[in-house]
Amino acid sequence: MSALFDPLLLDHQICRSLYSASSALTRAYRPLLAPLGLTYPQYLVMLALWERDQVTVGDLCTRTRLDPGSLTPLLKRMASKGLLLRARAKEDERKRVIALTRAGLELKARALTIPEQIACASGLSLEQGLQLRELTEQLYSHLDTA
Amino acid sequence: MSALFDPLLLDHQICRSLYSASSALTRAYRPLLAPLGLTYPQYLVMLALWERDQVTVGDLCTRTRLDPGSLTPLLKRMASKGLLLRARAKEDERKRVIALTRAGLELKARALTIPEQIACASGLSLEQGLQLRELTEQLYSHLDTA
DNA sequence: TTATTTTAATTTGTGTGCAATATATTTGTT
DNA sequence: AACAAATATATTGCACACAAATTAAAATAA
Repeated sequence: MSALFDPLLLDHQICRSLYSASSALTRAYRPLLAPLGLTYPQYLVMLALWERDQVTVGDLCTRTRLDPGSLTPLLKRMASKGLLLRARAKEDERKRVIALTRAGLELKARALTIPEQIACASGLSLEQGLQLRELTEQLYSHLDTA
Repeated sequence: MSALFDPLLLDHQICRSLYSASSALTRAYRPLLAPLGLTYPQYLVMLALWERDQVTVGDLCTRTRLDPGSLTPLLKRMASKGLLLRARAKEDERKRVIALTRAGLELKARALTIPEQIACASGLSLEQGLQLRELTEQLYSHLDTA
């Protein structure tokens, strides 16, 4: 079989490109998030909570696209750092209500410059960034609904 | 600040799109790889070895883009499954030479149809796939060299 | 009301990811 | 040759990813 069309050739795999790019981007966030005491998935949770808090674990799963099994211990760690509170919902004791503390809220100010720093470090033009977002959104939604 | 330009808005984050798309793609591989007894990173290693084996751990790191700290235990698991051997290099005792076993070699035949199945499940056109690969390659190489 | 099913979150176990540290071997220096 | 730097892996510790099993509460059915 010609190497040009070998379906198993590593250099042809979108998966490796996507996987390594995603890992590299997470790695790029690390030094920016470390001063805030956040990991990258924790940053996603904070982004969600800065938009809207007093929400359930399930809502955070949906909006961050993180796994419930990962989210529970992650939220516990963030609560122990004093960033948020995990209370039971009064109207439905199965649910938890996640609420930011003052410290969690105030952390937002220190995160404001991160997106621009990442955009710069990415080396992508604005147009390329939008294109990449559209393609990955399409891929995600197609795989997620199937 | 207008929500349209809020840099911290989740829906504007390329990182979340990339992260969730990459996770979803890995998840899509899982049911295809499970019958072969492989995880996704292990599959990347097998792709590399099917192309060229009798190589060092460092070579596998480079080609799969996986971390050396992840690769060592991963290779041990694959060796214990009988897919490969981890011998010391005679000319340089620091290095290990990773070689496929017959079973590892023969597994390739059962993996041949995976790329097409993934391509189909992705919902991306050929052109979109190429575009996505180019963008993620650019992102990876830019972040990796910096 | 009691029993069944569904839902929300948690727990468990295995496999990573990765920074930091350690170990052993080789190469380069004095 | 003895010693210092560099190299190739391996180890450690913590954080995640995720399928599967579990728990507890709420909704629904009998």
